[in-house]
Amino acid sequence: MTESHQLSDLQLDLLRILWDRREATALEVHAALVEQSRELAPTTVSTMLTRLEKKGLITHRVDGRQYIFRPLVSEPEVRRSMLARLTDYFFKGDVAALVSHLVDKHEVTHGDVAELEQLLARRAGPAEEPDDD
Amino acid sequence: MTESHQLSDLQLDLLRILWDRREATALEVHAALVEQSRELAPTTVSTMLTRLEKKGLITHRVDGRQYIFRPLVSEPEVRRSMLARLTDYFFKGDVAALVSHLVDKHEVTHGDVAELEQLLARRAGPAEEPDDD
DNA sequence: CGTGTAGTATTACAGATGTAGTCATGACCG
DNA sequence: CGGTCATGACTACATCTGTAATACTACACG
Repeated sequence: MTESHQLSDLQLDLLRILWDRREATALEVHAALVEQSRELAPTTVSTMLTRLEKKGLITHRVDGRQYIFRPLVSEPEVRRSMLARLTDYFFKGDVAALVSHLVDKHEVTHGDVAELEQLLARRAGPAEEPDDD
Repeated sequence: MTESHQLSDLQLDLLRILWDRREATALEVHAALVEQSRELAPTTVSTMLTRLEKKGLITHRVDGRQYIFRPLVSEPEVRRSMLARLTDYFFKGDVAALVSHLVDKHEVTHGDVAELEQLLARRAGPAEEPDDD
């Protein structure tokens, strides 16, 4: 596994909706998009869902007239592989460098820093054994 | 600024080569790609460079017969915007959550953790003021 | 001065993506 | 029982990407 998962924004939006509700019909997905002020024709959503399915990222079951779509990839899985791409690419897999970048360049608040310190403290000893999602 | 910068692998590869050497001819870029065992026809590289230029990511000056390409975007800039996309997307901008994810799920070594702690210690006080690249 | 060659520009094409209209079909209402 | 509506399937089309062949142009050398 751990495929490449190079996904576009729209594809991620669709997936996210499915992740949020675990499953949904095309129309429900469309409605959710509209709520996010992402105005698309319902048919467009159907098309995208079909394509996502062809790519093996989601699947569906039939319920009467409707197709109920369900993700086949988990959010952590996608998140991870997308992040891995970037870390590999920009930081040669060096997570510390990545975080360093974030801390230096992004809006890392005091709260973030505190949180991170706690996090690291908890994690100080172990690590090394990446337990897969 | 801070455009979207949703770049493909090949595009990033090309950019990286230009970042590394600050400027290069199409053939030099091609040679560099070949070294990375990324076998592409020289014309393909030219095409991609032209397209990158059309998108405003690089430019070129003429030197005799040759075009010498030069990036118009910096690596940190691209890195940042690509990372921002992911953090926004998967962590709603919550950097701590991102790092948490990394620590939990990736191969974060003891060395990394130590490094991060130092980093955070140095950064403990200030932050809040993201100094742009 | 003409021609070969180097190197860029143009053109091509398949696949993915974003977008959406139209078609087909089954369901439900009257 | 027939028509309208809901819903997915099919088709369409522009743009981008990856890939590359071919065309064009201009300098260099003979």
